[in-house]
Amino acid sequence: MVRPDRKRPVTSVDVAAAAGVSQATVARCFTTPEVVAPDTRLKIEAAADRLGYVPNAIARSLKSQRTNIVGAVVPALGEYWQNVVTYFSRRLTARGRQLLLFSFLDHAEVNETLEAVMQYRLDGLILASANIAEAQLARMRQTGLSLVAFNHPDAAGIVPSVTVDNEAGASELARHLAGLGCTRVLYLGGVAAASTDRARFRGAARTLASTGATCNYMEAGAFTYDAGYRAADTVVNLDRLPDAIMVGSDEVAFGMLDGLRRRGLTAPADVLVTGFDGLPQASWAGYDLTTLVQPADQLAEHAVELASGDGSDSSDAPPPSVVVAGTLRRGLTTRKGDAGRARPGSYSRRNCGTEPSAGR
Amino acid sequence: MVRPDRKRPVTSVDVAAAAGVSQATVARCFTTPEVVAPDTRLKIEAAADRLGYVPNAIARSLKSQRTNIVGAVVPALGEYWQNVVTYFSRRLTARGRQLLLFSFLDHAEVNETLEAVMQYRLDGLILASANIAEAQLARMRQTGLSLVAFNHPDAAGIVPSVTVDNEAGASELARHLAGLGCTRVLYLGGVAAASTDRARFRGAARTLASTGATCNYMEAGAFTYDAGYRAADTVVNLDRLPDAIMVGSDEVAFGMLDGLRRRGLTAPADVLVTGFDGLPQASWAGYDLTTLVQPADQLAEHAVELASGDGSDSSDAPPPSVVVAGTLRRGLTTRKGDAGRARPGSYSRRNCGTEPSAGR
DNA sequence: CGATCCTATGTATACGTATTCATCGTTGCA
DNA sequence: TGCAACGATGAATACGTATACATAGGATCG
Repeated sequence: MVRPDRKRPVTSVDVAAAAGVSQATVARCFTTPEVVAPDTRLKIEAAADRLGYVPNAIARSLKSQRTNIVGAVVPALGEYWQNVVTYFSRRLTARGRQLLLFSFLDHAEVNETLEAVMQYRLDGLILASANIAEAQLARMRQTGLSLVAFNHPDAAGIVPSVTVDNEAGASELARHLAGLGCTRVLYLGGVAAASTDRARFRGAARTLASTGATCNYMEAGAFTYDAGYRAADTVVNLDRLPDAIMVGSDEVAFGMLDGLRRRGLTAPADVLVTGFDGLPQASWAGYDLTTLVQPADQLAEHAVELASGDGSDSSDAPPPSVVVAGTLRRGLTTRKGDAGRARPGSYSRRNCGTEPSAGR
Repeated sequence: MVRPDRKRPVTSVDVAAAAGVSQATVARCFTTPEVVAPDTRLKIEAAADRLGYVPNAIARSLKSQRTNIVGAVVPALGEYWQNVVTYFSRRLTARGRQLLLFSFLDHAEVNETLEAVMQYRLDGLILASANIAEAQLARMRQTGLSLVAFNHPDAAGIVPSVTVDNEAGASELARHLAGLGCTRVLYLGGVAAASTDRARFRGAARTLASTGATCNYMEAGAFTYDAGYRAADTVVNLDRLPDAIMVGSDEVAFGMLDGLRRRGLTAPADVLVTGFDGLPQASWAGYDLTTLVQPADQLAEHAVELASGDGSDSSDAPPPSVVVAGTLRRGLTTRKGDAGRARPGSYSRRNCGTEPSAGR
């Protein structure tokens, strides 16, 4: 390798000098190769290779006003979000974009850090479950940034939005339960204030009501395993156990299943249990949960497409609002037939001879 | 708000004009506020506020040759890595840095995408479990980039490295098992070629040998739940069951536990089981796994510190190699006392009256 | 009271690239 | 052969900021 002085990084000017052409031609060679003559192109590529030239994306961004970077603001905790982030990353690199990630614990951090993020002139920004002040939203859009709200139905209409069809999904789960003869259902939400939670409950309650079943609401307090685990105690102490518990998220459902088990109850023998999200762990044999699988790859793809700002930015059109349908996963936790197989008094799992579906 | 023409973003020049000062003073006001007179500062801040000025980090980076961005290259799959990413993110924003994330499925993608990432002139780059060609490593360091290998012991000595003490951790688990009277132990690794896997087996084998116990090696084939689940079949078909199974990672261990359970075996009654990593799910009541908890926050903090390149870059010193000790988590899966409580033939989980430790 | 130092600010330039405009040689066609 | 059109390249400039240097006051001290 040639020693590029080790201090001064090699620039397009250096390459130009080495190849005996002008800097402009070198630049063209890396952005629009088709307009430069084949032999000059070879000379330039050879020189660039020899010097170890790497184009400077910072300078390019400054000139072209496009960074090719898309940001994502995502809750730090929760299996669901950790899962989604990797989809974002993969989709973006497939499009030649980079992902600038910011995960937050507390909503208060968001507005603060958003200021710092804005300095980087991102092409797009995906806001996942983040409550941003509307004033700030407006300011951000003025900069030409492509905002996308991800699984945050509240924002639909204000900002382009991508979300799973929560209401229809919950409705499908409810229909599934109704078909199994459930008439008394308990809906265990995570946080009642969350718009996704409300939409899911709405879908469940509406559908169950149409079948004559009841659907009470209960709040776990958080979208976490522990919240579900604790909620199980409350459920067990009810006057009468419901036929089924619809849990608002898989992670909470896992806690519920384990909490019930600790009290000697098991699904589906004593009560049916469903989740929502379709986490990889739902397919694990230890839970084998009936749930609504979010098509995470499709959701991410749509979000990334909107955030990449490739589309015509005719700012008069109403913000597009993509809603994708999920798919039902039938797991052991609602398999009525198996309830008989388990011997009463022995809530053993060894009897469930089901293979886990390949955990992705 | 003033209408900034909606097309031309407002720059420091605009603010300077509005405040009646020069552009240089505006710049100083945002980088070294202490050198500008208090009253001029107020004037500038007022003008900036009024115009909605946001400093342009791209231009700043071009001039100052520092982007304040740190990259991370991380495997896309696996609960462990998804967990680690959020720690990176949080630590970096705490230091005023941004995280550019790239998650890969296949090692082949890495070298390809790394070229694109290099164009962004990152301040540092954290390589997690990524096999990079040494030639490329050398080229990258020449650019002044602060490289850090994360949990990739192979790289220690070549590149600054941060890793948990795999050997000592496995040794501690082994001591724990030996103390419980185990003499025939099976070590179930993920991928034998992985350096972390080898280090863990080494620690386990060494310590067990010193107590007179045997320690055979077996390979699951991948660091996944399914691999562990399938390996359980092989284990069950052994001539004689080992006293304990040391699994090389928590995720594989979860699969093993569920796989054993399907065959009517349970931990700790029939065989003891340990994991490695300390995932949040290890604390879930459904598994309650004995494992070695990696101090993810400390590891991330060290990696971030090295990657931020704050330290003196006297390139002659040997690359620092940080090794952090993990801590043992004693779970139900090695609680010998409970083995008696479970009625033989009924591998029920309802009897484990343990509270899950708060899942963080 | 003049020389000196310090503080606050203005002027000018560089960071590395993309792109517009001009230039020059070549080809095609009449 | 002459002129237009074209293809390839060079020269020049702008993107928005940080900073070295210069400068103008004011304070300090002898």
